[in-house]
Order: sequence, then C-alpha cells, then structure tokens
Amino acid sequence: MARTQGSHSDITGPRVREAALRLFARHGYAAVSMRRIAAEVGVQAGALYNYTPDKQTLLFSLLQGHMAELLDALDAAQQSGPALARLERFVHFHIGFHLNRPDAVFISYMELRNLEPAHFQVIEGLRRTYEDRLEDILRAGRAEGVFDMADTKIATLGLIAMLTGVTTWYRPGGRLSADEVAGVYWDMVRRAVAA
Amino acid sequence: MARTQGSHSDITGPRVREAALRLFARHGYAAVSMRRIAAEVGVQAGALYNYTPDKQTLLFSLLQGHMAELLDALDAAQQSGPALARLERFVHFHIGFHLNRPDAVFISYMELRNLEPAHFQVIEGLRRTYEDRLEDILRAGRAEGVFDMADTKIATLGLIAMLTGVTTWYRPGGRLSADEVAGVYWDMVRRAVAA
DNA sequence: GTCTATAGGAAGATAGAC
DNA sequence: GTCTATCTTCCTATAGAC
Repeated sequence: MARTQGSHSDITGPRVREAALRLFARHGYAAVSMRRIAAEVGVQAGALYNYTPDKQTLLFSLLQGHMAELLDALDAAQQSGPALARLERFVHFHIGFHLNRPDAVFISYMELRNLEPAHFQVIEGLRRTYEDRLEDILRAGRAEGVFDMADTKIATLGLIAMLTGVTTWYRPGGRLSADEVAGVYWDMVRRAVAA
Repeated sequence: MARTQGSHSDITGPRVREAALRLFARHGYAAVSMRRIAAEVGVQAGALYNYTPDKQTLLFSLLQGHMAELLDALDAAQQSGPALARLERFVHFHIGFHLNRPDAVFISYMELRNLEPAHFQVIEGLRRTYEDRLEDILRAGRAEGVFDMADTKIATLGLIAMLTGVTTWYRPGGRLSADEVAGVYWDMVRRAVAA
C-alpha cells in the first residue's frame, strides 16, 4: 500500500474522493480519520491536504457533487408530456440513479448533521430543489385530473422516502433487477396518487 | 452544571440515557464524546461508567430498548380483525409512535453501522420482526382479496420507508396534527395496496 | 506531490480519594 | 456515586525536506 517517496499520480485526487465516499458511507464521517482515508489511497495523511483544505470541506464537496449530478441527470431526462408519463419516468430515474450510487445517497442523507451550518444550507437547498421537481409533476397531474392526493406536499415527501428506501435493501444479483424493482415501485406509486 | 463532590442521584442513570439519546441523534454516535454526555448530565466523565461499561454498550442498550418498546407497543395495539382495519391501525400506530420518539427512531436507523457485529445482529433481528408484522397484514389482506400488490415483500419495505420518512419533516405545531398526517399517509397507503 | 515528524489537543477508559 | 487525575491512544492539521 505505502507509496515510495517522490512518486506521483494525477489521479490521487479522484482516489481520495472515492475512498472518502466509501469510508464515510460505511462507517460515518466522524468515525473515519484522515489517516484511514490516506491508508486506503496508499499515501500518508499529510498528502491528503493537497486535495482538500480540511476534512469538513471534503465531506461538503462530496455531497455537493452528488446533488449537482442528481439534478443534472434529472434535467437531462425528458420532463415534458403528460404527468402520468413524467411520474413514471421520475420513478425509474430516481431508483436507477440511487441504486447506482448507494454510497453517495447514503451519506447525503446521513451526514447532513455533520455539515457546518453554511454548508448544510447549500445541500438542503439542492435537496429541496429536487423535491420540487417531483412536486411539480404531482401538481401538473392534479391539474390534468389524472392524480388526486389528500396533500400534495406530503405525497411528494412520502413518495421520495419510499423510493429512496430501496437503497437500504437492494443488492445487485438479488431476486429482481433494478428495472424490475422500479416497476414494482411504480405500480405502488401510480395507485397511491391515481385519481 | 458541575455537581459538588459526593452528591448523589437515583435518577442519574436515566438522565445519562436521555442525554446520550439526544446527543447521538443530534450529532451522531462517533461525534459525541463521553465527556460531552457527562457535561449534559452534570457529572464528570468518569461517573458515566457507573451506568455503562463502555460507550458502545450504551448505544446498543438505547437501540435495544427502543426496538423492544416498539414491538411491545405494537403487540399491545389490537391486531385482529379484517386486514384493511389492521393496516389502518398499523399506519396510525407507526406514525404516532415514531413522531413521539424522533431521537430514538433517528439513531435506530442511523447508528446501525456503529454497532459491533454481534450487537448489530440483535437489532437487525428486532427490526425484521417488526417488518414481519406488517408483511403478515399485507399477506392476510391478499388472502382476503382486499389487497393486491405486485410484490408483498417490497410493498412492506416501501410502506415502512414511506411512513418512517414522516420523522424527517414533521414538527409539532405545524400545519397538520400528527393524527391528520397519519390520515394523509393512510390515504396513500390504502390506495397503494388496494385490490 | 509526497514524505517524515510533530505540534497541540481530545478521545475512551481506569485508579484511587472521599 | 462522584470526584480529580491520569494513562494511552488517536485525532486534525502543519512544517519543512526531498
């Protein structure tokens, strides 16, 4: 593991981020030391500070990167058309995206409390922006008359919680493929909000 | 805060547990020191070891106590009758119980990864037992012909995730009472699994 | 860019006085 | 039952050599 002195690598930065993401997800931000991240990468602890000013900024950067990627990917998925079709696409998108990034999803929900207040505000804002995308779909469907919910805001939060929960139990190679799982969830989502 | 030497209290034990529960929920197990718990209680750090052999056992004990209470309370709620009525009771029970113990719920989901393997197995078993209670209701309803789900196991996990998510946004004194919130969720749950 | 070495502090847990 | 004091280990972050 230990690197010889003077060796270099253009990809140490990404490797630091990958190691930190995995370790934070597995053991928690506070429980993971900079030494341990460094050991995973194969450098000494001091070398990490070439890539982040401090541990807190590393966490923030990981969360911010994940949320930005999430929003970009959602926007890249087509979001026009009838609300029912938009909702189905959202369900498949959300499950597919989250199942492909279990570690990032995990720390985005678990490590919010370890962010400094200013950093927390930024991530919280991005999270709300994402929720608003789903809420827009539900409102559109209500206006179309195809959806009917007792409370649109609660429906938004409830559906996201249900869908995100898939990351707590899904394991690749299990009984169902990710797409089949999304289909099962879509069946429940559709009926939960159908008019 | 600081207690004078030689003072006593029969209730220090419960206060240690309450302080640990609140601090673990707020900042995370790994981020909270024994000194900080002690300061919250008003004793010195060494005094905590009259109530727990170590920090890890304190966490385990909190989680175990919470899960035992959850299962006892569920069993105390009547669970006979038609599946539809049982499911409605489950929804109201789950939301009511969880909204009354936000800190315990939080650490029961967040701090599992900080448990030693043997402790983790115990808590995980209790959690599955609780999930099985809901799965039984869904299976009964399917047998009765009142429920219809694409996948009963996934429905179980999906519904619990949706319901538990209420703790992430609900604040007492908000727009809706806990009971009104449960009603909104029940509306979605009912339709998600109705035949 | 990475190393070694270290400053400076905080952590979990224990010992013995009262 | 709680205190003070302390052991030992680990932590984040920095300095300066290569």
